[in-house]
Amino acid sequence: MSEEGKIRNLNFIEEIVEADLEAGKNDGRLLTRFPPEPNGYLHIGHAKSICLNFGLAIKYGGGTNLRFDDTNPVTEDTEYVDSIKNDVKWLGFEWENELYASDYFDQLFEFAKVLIRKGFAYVDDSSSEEMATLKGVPSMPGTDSPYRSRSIEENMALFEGMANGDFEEGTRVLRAKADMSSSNMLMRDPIIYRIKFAHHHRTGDKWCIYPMYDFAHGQSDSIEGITHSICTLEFVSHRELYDWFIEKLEIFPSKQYEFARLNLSYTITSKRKLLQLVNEKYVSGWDDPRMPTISAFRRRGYTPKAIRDFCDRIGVAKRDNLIDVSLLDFFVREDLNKLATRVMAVSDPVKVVITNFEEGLTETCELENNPEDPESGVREVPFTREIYIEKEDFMENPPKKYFRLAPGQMVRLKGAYIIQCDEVIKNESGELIELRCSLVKNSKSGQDESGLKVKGTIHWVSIPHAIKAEARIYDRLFKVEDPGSEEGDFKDYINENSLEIKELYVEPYLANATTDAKYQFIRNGYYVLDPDSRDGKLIFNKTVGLKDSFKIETAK
RNA sequence: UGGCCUGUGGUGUAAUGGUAACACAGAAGUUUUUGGUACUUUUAUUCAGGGUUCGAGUCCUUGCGGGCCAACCA
Repeated sequence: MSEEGKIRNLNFIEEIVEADLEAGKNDGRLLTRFPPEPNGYLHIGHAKSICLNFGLAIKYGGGTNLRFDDTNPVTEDTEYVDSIKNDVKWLGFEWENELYASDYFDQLFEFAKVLIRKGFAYVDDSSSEEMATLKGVPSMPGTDSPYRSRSIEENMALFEGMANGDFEEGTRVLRAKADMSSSNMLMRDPIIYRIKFAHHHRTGDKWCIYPMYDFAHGQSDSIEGITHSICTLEFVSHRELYDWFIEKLEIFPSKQYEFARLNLSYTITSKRKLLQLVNEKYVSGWDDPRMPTISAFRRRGYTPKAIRDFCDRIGVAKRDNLIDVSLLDFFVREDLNKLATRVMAVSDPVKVVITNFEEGLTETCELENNPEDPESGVREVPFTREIYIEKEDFMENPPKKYFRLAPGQMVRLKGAYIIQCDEVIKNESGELIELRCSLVKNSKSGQDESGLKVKGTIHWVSIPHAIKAEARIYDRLFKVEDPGSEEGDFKDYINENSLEIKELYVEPYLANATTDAKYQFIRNGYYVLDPDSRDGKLIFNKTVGLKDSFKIETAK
């Protein structure tokens, strides 16, 4: 947008940032962070957060750290770290620093001891059940743990013991001594360290105690000097604790702000549930093109720009939302329309014989690679006596506004001739097996002197030149709009017809298809070569269909 | 029903006391060698009541609806 006329269209976080910058807070510094836990692949919901955090830094001249929130070794893995880095880069963002909460384990351990020394933390020997009971319910104050009044010396000794591996898992925890009567359950002496004899993907077996989220996240933010720590709405009630630790520790005051997470219709964005789909083989993996993960979108042919534009458009606010997937489709089509090479592929073929075209002859037609891109040039497509067209491009008894082929009716073969259907050949059981057509002699594209105007243009491939390929066509993974909030198991709502495999006849140009090229199969949709393709076997993923405003008056 | 967050077309987001707008989706049309693209037109909106004000989507108040919080997950 060139006109700075009305600048006021900011989301609420941008307003906060601008106000802070204007007030000279943090010496005019802006530092955000994207803090994934490496326990799964990034999905479209993360994309929103990535675009927000990195986008803010780009817009206001700050930076963004990529920080892995790896405080729970039992669920985390380097496989996820690698995929996350790859996905963030692919989306087009560069981080300031690659960091890990586990980098701060020593510092966090010291912070915990500071709290103990100040009388703000204690070791509790209660079981988790006992602690839950004492915490009580939000409507009534909780009860102090019997261990709450241990001496600083005893707490220190016990905590060191925990770190030394003197105690069994689950026998003791370190808790903050906050406010057992708070209406915010998180303030009722939250656990800050627990014992876990687990191997950590980065620190190995150095530790057998690990900090909880609330005692790692805010402190990491503070250590890094994060100015705006942006997270989703579920963390609103954590903010009080976030501020409490920073205050008690007297460290750099990062501030937390919360926005509403993205919900997409007909999809699920819960790492736990996505992991289930992977583990229980409902999909082929995290990058199965039906998944809402970044890696799946990439494999399916979505572009980073489409995803970024989508995230820009959906905005940032605080109310719960359920975004229509068709909005994502729109941005995918919008970008692909500019990029995709137009090619011809027939998926449900019917043979057409051009009776007045010489047998054995191959003629060359020139077709535009992309009418939206003048630079894209043309390519040669072979034309012969026998071609395939799409079965649905012929109707024996067409309704009024059917512009395709029908007995006695003419169509343009894209980039080639106008043909007329002379004869319909069927087998004994009455099935259509062949159409015999004649071409209009001087009607070839580019040198058309026929003077004829036909309403319809259809795609085709020369049978002797056609390459057989596989098309993988995807439908939404779930049958209901909001599978996450439906009764019962979300897996009951899985669409069992979300993958359809079709045979395809494609023009010879596609023999050299590559996985990063985008194609439009004319009049059908956008496709991309799948990495499963092998020499001699082309596999195409359907990214998204073309908009189709044609509807047969099925009433007939 | 303890606390916190939140209610604007079908969906999402804007309007920062002064004409409720933008995008998608829907409908209709023009152009077109993709029934694509582009372009044009069009349908449809402030949760409810009360109050403040010349004027309220916006401020106050009372309801009502939705969401979150009682993991040794993040």
